[in-house]
Amino acid sequence: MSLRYALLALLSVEPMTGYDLLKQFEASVGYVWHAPDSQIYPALRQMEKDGLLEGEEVTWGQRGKKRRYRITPLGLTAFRQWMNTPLEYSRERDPAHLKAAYLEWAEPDAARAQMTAHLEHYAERLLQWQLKVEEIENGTSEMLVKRLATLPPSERPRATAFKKFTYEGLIGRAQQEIAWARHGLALIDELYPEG
Amino acid sequence: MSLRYALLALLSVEPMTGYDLLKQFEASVGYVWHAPDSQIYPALRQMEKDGLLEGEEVTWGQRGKKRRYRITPLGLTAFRQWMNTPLEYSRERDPAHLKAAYLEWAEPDAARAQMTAHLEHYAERLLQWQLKVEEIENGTSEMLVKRLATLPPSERPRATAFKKFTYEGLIGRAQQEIAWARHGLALIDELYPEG
DNA sequence: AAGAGCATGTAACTTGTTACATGATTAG
DNA sequence: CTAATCATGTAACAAGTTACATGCTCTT
Repeated sequence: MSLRYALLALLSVEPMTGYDLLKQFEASVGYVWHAPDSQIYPALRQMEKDGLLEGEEVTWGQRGKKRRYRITPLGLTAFRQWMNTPLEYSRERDPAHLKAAYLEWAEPDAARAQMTAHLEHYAERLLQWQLKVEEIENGTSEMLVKRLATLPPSERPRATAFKKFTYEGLIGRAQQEIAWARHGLALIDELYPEG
Repeated sequence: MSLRYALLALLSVEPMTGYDLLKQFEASVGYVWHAPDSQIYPALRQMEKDGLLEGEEVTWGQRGKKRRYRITPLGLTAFRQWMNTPLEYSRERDPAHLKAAYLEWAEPDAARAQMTAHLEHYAERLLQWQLKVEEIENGTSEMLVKRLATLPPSERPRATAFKKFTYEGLIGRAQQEIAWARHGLALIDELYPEG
């Protein structure tokens, strides 16, 4: 159910259409919580039914139209309530580590490829997340600038600090995963001296 | 679909019943990949239908019976093939970091509670995973001992090394998450000097 | 006029969660 | 005999994925 809260978070800044939200997911929130269009559009309609959002038809060009959603007071309350409730942590479900545990079943080259894929995956994420931190520091993050504008000056440092804190955590994770994959590659070389 | 492969991995060591597998999930694999009974039993039947497993009715006491599953050559092939194919990484979907990004919406105490929950969650995992590494080092891990017995002596160090490597990766992750949560707590104290 | 981008969905399917349900065996 | 454990499921639901499907607008 986090999708709903990700949407509420974005809509707490300003009203948006499904497409706007989709773009936000691709460009920013998606680095923390990914969602495809086929999930976003139905979620918005359901949230409107539940009274968390208010949709408004907007004409667009000659014949086109789009639906712009605005967060309702009920939606704001729901979001605040979620924010004030500690998360329930679900159990581990990690395919990369599951595979790692049985890596002796793989061909040495396949084992290397697996570790390389892990490394590259997190190296990409690392770059993206580092970019996000830079944007936050430089004030070039569009969503953050808009969000700050909705806040009294005294509260702005907090919003900025928590965003940065979030991405720093992800950066730390990426670095840890990269180090682990490197360790894995070294281990494979050690265990298969020839191949 | 990782569940199937987790089950194949366990059944590659020895035939087991659904209940045995459930216990294994609770006691060991579950620290990497969790699955409840309601998912395991249907998966086993489906895998038998697909020819990956062979079920055998075993009498148990006077009237009781149970079904013991054995991996088939097809199942072994499928498992090896999965092991030789690099994983596809799915996008991020991390509720803890999603919440962290909007932590200014929470009451200071709720924000602290959130970070504390994160810290405690990973502290628990850390202990479990450290225990697993100790078991591996001491040779007191039942499943690993059985697995090693199925391997020629020359291949045993690999199986051991990869198991240890896996848990070490998880330990590193837990330590990273704990450090992040501590950083978060310090940040909250800094941002809310009174509360 | 064409192509990139804006806009919104449906359908079928897979995976995972939660709750409900039942009954036998074995150790104390 | 009673409780813990062994044993196996079903049903309803929630969440997420993939593929399909359509049509308008705006810039060049």
